[in-house]
Amino acid sequence: MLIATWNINGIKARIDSLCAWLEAASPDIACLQEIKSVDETFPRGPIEALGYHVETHGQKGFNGVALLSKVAPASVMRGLPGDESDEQSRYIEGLWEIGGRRLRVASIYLPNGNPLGTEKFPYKLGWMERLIAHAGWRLAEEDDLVLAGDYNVIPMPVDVARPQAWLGDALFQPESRSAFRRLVNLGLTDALRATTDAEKTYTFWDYQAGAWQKNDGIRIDHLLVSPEVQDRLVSVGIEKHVRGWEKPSDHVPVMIQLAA
DNA sequence: ATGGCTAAGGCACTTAGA
Repeated sequence: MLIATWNINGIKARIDSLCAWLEAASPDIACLQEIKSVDETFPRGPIEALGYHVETHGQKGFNGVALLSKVAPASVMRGLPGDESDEQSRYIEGLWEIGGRRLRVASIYLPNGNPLGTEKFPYKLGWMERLIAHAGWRLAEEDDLVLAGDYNVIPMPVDVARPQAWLGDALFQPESRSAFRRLVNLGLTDALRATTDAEKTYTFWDYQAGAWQKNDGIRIDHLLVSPEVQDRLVSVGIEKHVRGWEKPSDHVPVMIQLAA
């Protein structure tokens, strides 16, 4: 079983690339972020034509998440619990019943939090607290659990090409990294770091200043898995070649393979 | 101090991203 996450930075600008990648990589479940589309105008047709079920949680202009899957989910939850006043579309979670197992997969678009000194940074940290609380409840259920998405957190200095350039950025603040660590420490595993300690392993390269050409990247797209899933973890791949395609997203897909 | 590019909304530019 293959489960992937990809911040596609606009579904309408990326629909052809998405379909090409789906055909090539053939994930069983794909989590998308930054679809930048409302549900009504999400281009589901070409995706469904490839045999995928589509669940979206969009909003106008920015944000927005989606779940694509070869098997339809038994149920879907939209929005992260804990704040009824939060209107940003950043969380969608599906439950699949496959081969007698219950598998829950979330597509997460964690707030960026920049610039520091505005309300955006406390919004990010508050959102992370809500995610930690929700993940705790989900872990207690002891189903297979995958929390995948654009976390907008650089976990460690090894996860950034030029750490000094990010010291004043919300993605690399001690508070952001601490909250991410507390989430992992609930009992989750960062799938990539469970399989490699390789350096210069990134998932995002800025459009500007030749960041891609210089491999001046950061690792902010993560798949956090429960113990039940970690036991079946076979491999993790960063689909780096996709960044070299025409009109790329600034993020690339990350995909895990699970046994059986 | 300084975001060099890109997407979306909507038709000139602004907002947002990271």
